[in-house]
Amino acid sequence: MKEIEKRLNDNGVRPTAMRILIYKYMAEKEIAVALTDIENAFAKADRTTLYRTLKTFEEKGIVHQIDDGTHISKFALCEPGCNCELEQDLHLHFHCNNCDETICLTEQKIPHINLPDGYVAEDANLVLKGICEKCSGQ
Amino acid sequence: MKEIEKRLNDNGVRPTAMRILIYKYMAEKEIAVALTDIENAFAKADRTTLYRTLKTFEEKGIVHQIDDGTHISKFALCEPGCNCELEQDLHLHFHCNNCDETICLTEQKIPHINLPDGYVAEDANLVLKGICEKCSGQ
DNA sequence: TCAATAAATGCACTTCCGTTGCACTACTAT
DNA sequence: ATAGTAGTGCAACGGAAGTGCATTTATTGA
Ligand SMILES: [Mn+2]
Ligand SMILES: [Mn+2]
Ligand SMILES: [Zn+2]
Ligand SMILES: [Zn+2]
Repeated sequence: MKEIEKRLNDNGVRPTAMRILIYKYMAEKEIAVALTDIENAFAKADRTTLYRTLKTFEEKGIVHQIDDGTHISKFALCEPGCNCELEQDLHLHFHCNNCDETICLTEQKIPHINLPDGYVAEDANLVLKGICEKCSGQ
Repeated sequence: MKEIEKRLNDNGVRPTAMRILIYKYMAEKEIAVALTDIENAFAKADRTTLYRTLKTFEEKGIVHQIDDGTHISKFALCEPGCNCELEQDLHLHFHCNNCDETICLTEQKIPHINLPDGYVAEDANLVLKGICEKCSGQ
């Protein structure tokens, strides 16, 4: 797991045991996770620590936060080298109405939108809702 | 205010005094409103009534709910004759990072997105964040 | 090495929003 | 007028986000 330590170090985050575990947990999941998910996975860790770990990860560009319309913040690891703030790296997210999972579609970029005069866009969030691959396949 | 009564009746909502007032309040505002906003505007009405009024309005196609990424549900009146569920009527929303207001850009439709195989889209939510017309102008 | 310092973690508590159950009131229809 | 239905008010609950402070762990440098 030296890779994880390196990734954290490279982003200016000290690789504590807890942080490595959380990173590993998120890397193994292919879907976006909520704080509660992590809480359930690490029952003996305190919620505040997990909460602040996610905050730190987000500030340092290790994860990005996702608003999937459930009013529960989800988080997912950033692609290595991605700049989530830049328009070019803004990808869309898909929320399944059946299994309630949210997934990054990193290949699908958010198209550029022309706004009326006076509006200045700094960020964008595009979420499609429907039936995911897994649920439609069965 | 016979127009409001008619609009409510046409959508199968009985036009009570409270409902007419809420509709009027939302019509006068050009921005999306949260339940708390309405609560503050009608101090003597109960929160539950306002909550259920919004629910009813939403079910009957009078308002649509907006997830602007603040984790607070916003609501705005639907255009007369609009079908918010249909892809063609899905418009984008703009959230101002400065004044914290959210506005419907009903002219700006959400572009069609091609999804990977297996994904079936039923709904979409596109929110742009930045500086609104009002805030960039001054 | 050891003390001083800084960073990370844990615990307790708060606030805010959304939601529900139940009782009461106002309206509608027979 | 009466019964039935729809609307409203009151109280309480639960989940999630966030904060202050004490404690533990890691880092630094004398
Ligand atoms: Mn993503
Ligand atoms: Mn709208
Ligand atoms: Zn699914
Ligand atoms: Zn603004």
